[in-house]
Amino acid sequence: MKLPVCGEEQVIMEAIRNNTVVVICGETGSGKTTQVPQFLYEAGWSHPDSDNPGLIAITQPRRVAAVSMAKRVGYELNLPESVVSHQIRYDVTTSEKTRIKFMTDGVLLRELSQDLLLTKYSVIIIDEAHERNLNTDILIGVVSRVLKLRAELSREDRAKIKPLRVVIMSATLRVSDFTENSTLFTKPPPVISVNARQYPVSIHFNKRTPEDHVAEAFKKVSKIHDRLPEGGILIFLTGQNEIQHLCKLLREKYPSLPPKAALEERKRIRQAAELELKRDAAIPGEESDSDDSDSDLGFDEEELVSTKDGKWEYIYKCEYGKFTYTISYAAPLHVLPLYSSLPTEAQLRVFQPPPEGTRLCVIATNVAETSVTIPGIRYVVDCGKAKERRYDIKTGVQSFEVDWTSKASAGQRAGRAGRTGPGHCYRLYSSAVFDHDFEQFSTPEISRMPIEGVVLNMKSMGIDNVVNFPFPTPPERQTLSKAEKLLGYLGAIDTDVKHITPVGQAMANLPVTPRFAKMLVIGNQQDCLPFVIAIVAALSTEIAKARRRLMRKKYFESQIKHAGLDRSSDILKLLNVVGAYEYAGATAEFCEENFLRSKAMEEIRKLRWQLTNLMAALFENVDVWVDPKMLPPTKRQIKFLKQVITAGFIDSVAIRKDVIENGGQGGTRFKNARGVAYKLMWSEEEAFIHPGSILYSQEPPIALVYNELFKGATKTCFKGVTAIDTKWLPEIGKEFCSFGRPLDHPIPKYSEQTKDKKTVYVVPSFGPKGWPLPPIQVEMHRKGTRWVISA
DNA sequence: TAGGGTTTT
Repeated sequence: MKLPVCGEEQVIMEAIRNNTVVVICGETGSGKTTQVPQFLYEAGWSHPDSDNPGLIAITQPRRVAAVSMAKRVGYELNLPESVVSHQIRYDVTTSEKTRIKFMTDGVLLRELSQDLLLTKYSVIIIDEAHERNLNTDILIGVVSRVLKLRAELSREDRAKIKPLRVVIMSATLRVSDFTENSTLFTKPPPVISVNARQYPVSIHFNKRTPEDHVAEAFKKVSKIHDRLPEGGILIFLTGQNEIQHLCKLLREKYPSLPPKAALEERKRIRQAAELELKRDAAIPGEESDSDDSDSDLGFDEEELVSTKDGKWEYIYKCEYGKFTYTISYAAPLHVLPLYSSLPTEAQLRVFQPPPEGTRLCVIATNVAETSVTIPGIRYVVDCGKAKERRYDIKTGVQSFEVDWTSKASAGQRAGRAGRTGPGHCYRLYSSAVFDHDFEQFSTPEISRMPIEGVVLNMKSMGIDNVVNFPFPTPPERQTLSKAEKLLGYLGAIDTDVKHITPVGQAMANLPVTPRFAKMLVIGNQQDCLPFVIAIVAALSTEIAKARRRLMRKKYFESQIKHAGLDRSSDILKLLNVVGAYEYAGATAEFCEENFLRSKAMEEIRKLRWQLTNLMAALFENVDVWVDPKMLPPTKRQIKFLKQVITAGFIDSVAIRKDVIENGGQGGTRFKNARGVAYKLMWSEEEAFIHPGSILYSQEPPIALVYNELFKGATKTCFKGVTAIDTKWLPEIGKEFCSFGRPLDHPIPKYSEQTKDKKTVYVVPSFGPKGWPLPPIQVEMHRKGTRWVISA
């Protein structure tokens, strides 16, 4: 079957020739991702002798897609991967011969900071723009500017610089944010719609919206399985727990394998029927072309027509004809969970055909909506909800909340039933809920997430006035100013003119969030950089594994083991985990025993290499290498590491409530952190050390920094806690500190020779709430008629 | 002793 997009080749190519920007809309299955690059290639784009000799770039939001699409296109064009290449964070196949390059959008963004004109490329195709990921959005904004620049330069000297073309591809028609945004594209680009190779999917709404969508899904799946013909079932739920629960229910009701006796009976029935048909077919006396293989006998096609009361009716076609038979057994269901934190092997099982005589039933989160396409799905059961990470910009408090998805999302989910044939989608909510409570589209990522990384990146590209940047959807002003403030605290930008500093420029070269980049930049002291790199690599990766209830005790033991030398930081615990993993030979067994995701540990490993090489390349005085047998840090190094961590999280300090209420000194004695409240810098709420923290079972520290702040069902908890010494704050967190008048006691000391210097004690106060800290000693000097604290 | 969707440089 010809791909729908092929019918539009002329229209598409003409549009690209005549416009600098073209938008192509086509749902999954239209073939746009694989075909449009080929159209361009075959029309001579990227050919060294053509007028557009630059590479054809196609960006993808996900690594797997970049790799697999490159393979696919290479295969279709019959070209090696040195010509149709891919580049993702840790894997490049480009060469001098490369003509088509698939890459993640993050890679292209990185390249932009090296070469703002993208001189290597003649066309940039941005795929999956409808997902509205942060990187994709930024890329569209930057590229719209590059277009103008390239056009201007090319007008000056066409021989030297060719104009750039941009193709934005979207699976939905929500493109007005791109097309009707005059700051983005002055002239609205043409939109070409391509039909999808999609079979019809009938949508069935529930009459009523149930309270418990898992129970409802169980009922619906049972009905489908008991009564409807063959075809895989895909169920969308919101999270791991729900998925595991429904898996259990369904596996209990429909054991995974058909009884052996039933399988044998089916075989017997089919063989007997085939023999009979063969005999009938042979009667006319025609030479039956006696083909050599008996294996061709039947197994041609079999369709499950209906199942009722445990009786399965099949239509079976073989080369001699077709016949119908029924057989009765408890219908088996091949139930598989699917979510991203599942190990790769478990994820791959959904691509295997289910065991003979069973029906595939995949219970999935949102991964199955975009990242993973499961073959053979005919029925979709959609609970209509999704778990979403929320982020409170003002307070920095994160939470996970289950809410209705969008209409666009529900459409994507339904579409999963129509990939191999006509399908059905059962929505476990009423059409009234769909009409009234569902947003048209999901919120773009840029409106939901902190953007300090994006802002720093822009500043490093020379885009100083971020407010004027042509975002497809601009971030909230507050989000932007929060990002700029944080960059200021980290010393990455000048706090007055908001211009990038040399430190900021160095940070922008590091592919981690600005906090972590700051830690790397200041971490090159006392031979600590390898530790800081390992810490940053671990913090950048989701490391822990979901654990079952039964395993709690063992999990806790493994945590304590990993705390190693120092029990006052969850982050130093991570360092120990990384060290122990490498020491044990980086094996999957080690991960299994220690409740770690081996995928994540491998990622950390690669990231350590990348960061180590980058640090060595970026800084002249840095001499680091990856040492698998990294020795544990010394006591002095541990103290330094904690100070580095403090610097990275300087806006995330919390101090015990009882200590603040007691004027910064003393406070109550506690056995452990249970119920011990902390005050936060940016919120009136109180927060607590999470029971999963290594610090929970100890006397809670007076002050701490945290990696994340999470709002749970009952309390707001810190995640990734490091106990700190309040004495460090005036030094590391200067911008948050102010000092009171010098104390009379202890008595100030004046310098001997000149009387314009003195050493005094002052009470520092920290943060936006002016928390009192214990007195510290500072040096003051005379400036005119006033005494000021020396830097 | 609370609990966690999905990406990426």
